Amino acid sequence: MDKAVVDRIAQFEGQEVLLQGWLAAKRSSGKIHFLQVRDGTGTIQCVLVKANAVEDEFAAADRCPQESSVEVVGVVRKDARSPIGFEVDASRFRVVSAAEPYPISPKDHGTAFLMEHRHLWLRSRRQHAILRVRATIIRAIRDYFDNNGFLLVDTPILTPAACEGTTTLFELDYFGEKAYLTQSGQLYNEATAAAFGKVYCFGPTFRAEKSKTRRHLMEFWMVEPEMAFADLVENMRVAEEFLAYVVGRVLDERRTELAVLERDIKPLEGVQAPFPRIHYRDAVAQLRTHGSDIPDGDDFGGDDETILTKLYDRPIIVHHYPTAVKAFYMKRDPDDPTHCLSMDVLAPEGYGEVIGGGQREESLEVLRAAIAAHKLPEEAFGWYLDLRRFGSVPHAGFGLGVERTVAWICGLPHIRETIPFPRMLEKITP
RNA sequence: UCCGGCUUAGCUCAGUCGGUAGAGCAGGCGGCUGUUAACCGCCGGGUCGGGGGUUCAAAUCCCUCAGCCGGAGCCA
Repeated sequence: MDKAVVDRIAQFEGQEVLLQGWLAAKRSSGKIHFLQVRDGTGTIQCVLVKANAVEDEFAAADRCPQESSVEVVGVVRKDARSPIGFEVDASRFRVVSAAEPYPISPKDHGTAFLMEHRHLWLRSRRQHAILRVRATIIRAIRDYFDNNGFLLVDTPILTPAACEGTTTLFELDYFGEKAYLTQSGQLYNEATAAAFGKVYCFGPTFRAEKSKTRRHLMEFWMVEPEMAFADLVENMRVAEEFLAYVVGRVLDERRTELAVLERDIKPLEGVQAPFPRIHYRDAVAQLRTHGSDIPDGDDFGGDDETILTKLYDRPIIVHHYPTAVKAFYMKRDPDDPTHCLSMDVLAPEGYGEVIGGGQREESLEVLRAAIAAHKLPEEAFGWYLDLRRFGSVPHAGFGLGVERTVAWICGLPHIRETIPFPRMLEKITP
């Protein structure tokens, strides 16, 4: 007898199969049990009729608590009444392990309760949909770079110093020396780009910011491409092509999941390159005509991003941010050093910044001055400055936050559901 | 870190003017051969977040601490 899986149930039509999973829910009419069995790939209704069942097994099914692990033997049958088009006419039923009373019922629960039971919450339909979309986004990210001449060259997670010195780091003891969890692969990417031309790194990053918002995690995944012989314009071109590709892949492969999430896909279908490109100064001017009181030379607040993105039907690229609000390695605009060759991609519908990047400073002298101006210790950047001594070239890159991208594409109100076990401000359990 | 709000049964919540605790769901028992958050009947279930205060009397008013939720700043 074959083992069947729910997401490929059609190929088992008419066959007797073994189904292994968990009892997600059940209903009964006395002599007929309707058992909703979730096997990880999906949920299917197994119909156990008393007249056709082993007596003990029918009684066991009646008593079986929610989320018990079970095995069902039965014949796969097409059924128009089923949401997935198929049911199993069960003949055998076995409880592998009976569950204790399950805390997550089919009814309403509050956020705090669900977060405390995140390890169980992951079993629910909505979480399945989100994490499947996440998996597709990650696969699409890898496919885009792998298929466009980028080499995956991963950067370290344990680092000796701040990449940017602008945000708080998680500090740890490295055999008696201070080390930090990485906040970006950026600086190492510049080294690998000088070795391989076009590279990307992809992994978790850590920021010990005391940020408590719907858009922040302490631990999040970031993909960061870096390109030698590339300028700001090329960087923007790659960013928009890349992002449009990722959204397109989700639309191609995850319609069912987006429907579960009740995501309006119209705005996603509009995510086509090119994206509107707006100089920072023009963005500020637009904001002011729409009620923002943003001062000159300031970075955007969350409200500003929302106001700005709602003026467009697709993601927008804001470029040439003020030099003062960006990291030391950003190349200054040769025509206006108060602004730099940076760019952010802001997602529509109020989701805001999902990509940040820019062209890097390639001049040794300018970079050393920038390190000094940011009051960073030059000795910590010795190897990084070497990159400007041995064949420096114009180069550019960006970073995309995976969880923000998942939240946007899924249409979620909060980033906490976009990763299996979110690390939030002062919350690390489960 | 700052500003709001919340905390009552396993869960989601109600609880009037301060007078000693309620519903739905979940759980248990019984019924039902097509249920889709099934339905019907019965039952068990409470340190009202902790501590302190006011009062004859506090879930209710006051103080304080904690936890959580939302927002700001910072950022992807």
